[in-house]
Amino acid sequence: MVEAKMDRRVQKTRQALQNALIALILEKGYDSVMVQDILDRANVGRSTFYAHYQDKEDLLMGRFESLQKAFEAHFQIVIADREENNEKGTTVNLPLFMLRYVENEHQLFKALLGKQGSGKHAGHIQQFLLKYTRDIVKAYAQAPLSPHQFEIIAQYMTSAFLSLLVWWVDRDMPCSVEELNTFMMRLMEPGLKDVLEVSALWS
Amino acid sequence: MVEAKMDRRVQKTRQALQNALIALILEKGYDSVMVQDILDRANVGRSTFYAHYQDKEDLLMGRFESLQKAFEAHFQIVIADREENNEKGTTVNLPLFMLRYVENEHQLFKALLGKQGSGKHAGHIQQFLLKYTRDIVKAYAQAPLSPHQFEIIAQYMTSAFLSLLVWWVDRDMPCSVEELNTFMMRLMEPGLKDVLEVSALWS
DNA sequence: TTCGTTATCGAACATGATGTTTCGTTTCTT
DNA sequence: AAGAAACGAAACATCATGTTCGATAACGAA
Repeated sequence: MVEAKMDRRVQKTRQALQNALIALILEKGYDSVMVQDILDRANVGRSTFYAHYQDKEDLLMGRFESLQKAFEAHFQIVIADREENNEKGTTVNLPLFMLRYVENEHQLFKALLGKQGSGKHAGHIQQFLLKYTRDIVKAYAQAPLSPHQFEIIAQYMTSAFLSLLVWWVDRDMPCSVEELNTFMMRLMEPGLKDVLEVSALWS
Repeated sequence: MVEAKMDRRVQKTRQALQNALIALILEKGYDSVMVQDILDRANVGRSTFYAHYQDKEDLLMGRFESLQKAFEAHFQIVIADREENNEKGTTVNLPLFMLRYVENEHQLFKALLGKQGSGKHAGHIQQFLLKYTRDIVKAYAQAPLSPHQFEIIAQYMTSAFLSLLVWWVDRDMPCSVEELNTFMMRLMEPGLKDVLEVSALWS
């Protein structure tokens, strides 16, 4: 831990600021949230804010970056699992895992990705996911794919999944994780199996 | 025509402003384009700009709104065609039509939807498309669908299509319209046919 | 071509949000 | 209890936005 010793105050301040920002985003939308709003809501002074963060974006992203680690770790498990049990399918259902994960932090993800979000952050997250989706396609594909086809598949998987996830979170999860996952798989699996020439995807 | 009599100057000014904005978006990204940049590029005075448009967004959207008409007209044709030749498939391939359309105006769409775009506009366009996708699902579906399933399908179709379109435009169309359309259909058609219980979608 | 009309320019101005600085005060740590 | 670190509040500089206004130039109709 780099930040082992930390004044109780800074953690309290950071927490208050992050919570205030997320709440305000959900209320009035990212673009409408002024720094002053965050300060008032969190009862934090102006100079204190800028002592901790560069700007609004820095504040929001700091919250998100800690979550990236968890995703990365799980991605690695899936990839390794696939490479060992080649073509036999995997024991880990990645989309389902991600849906559950998002459900736990739905407020944050709604603020980041939902209608009230900034669009810039949504794009950032999509790029983040895309990077790992490419690895998955690479690990799974049995068919020879042209560079274009490869990229199209990765783009398609990422954004189709992400858009349904956003729809789901933005409406405060109107159906169960399993229901969403099952239907999503019904939509996407046949085409992917055909194109990748695999028999199982996330059994 | 409402705008029959128009001073030559206004049309020239508007054209210059729109072109300047699109060029600048592609160069430095929507958020980085200041009003002053547009003014300098288009050789237009500050007061003149605000005499024509409320702000940057107004300028960009004005350019887009004229295109909406064309889409709407074509959507109606597809829907009507489907309702007449029920289940026999249609003579009009809507995705292909849209891809061709975008190809013609690729600069505008790249500025609106691409990496350099604003995200806000991309969301706006997605909502616009979603509205019509719902009608298509409604017209095509043979299977009984729960409200959630219906919405999921519409969301999925819209964003999967749109994201591939954005990928394609943002990279200056690295493959032909037909190639993209064919591969996209290979990915999406099987799942959609299954869920909607139809035998043909856009044959 | 002329004349009234209308668009444009440019400069000045008001506004509002951002980010910085300073200093006195509070609250941690030891 | 004492030194160190964080905090709040207010003042300040900066920058982009959007408005106002009078002078100039281009337009359309007669």
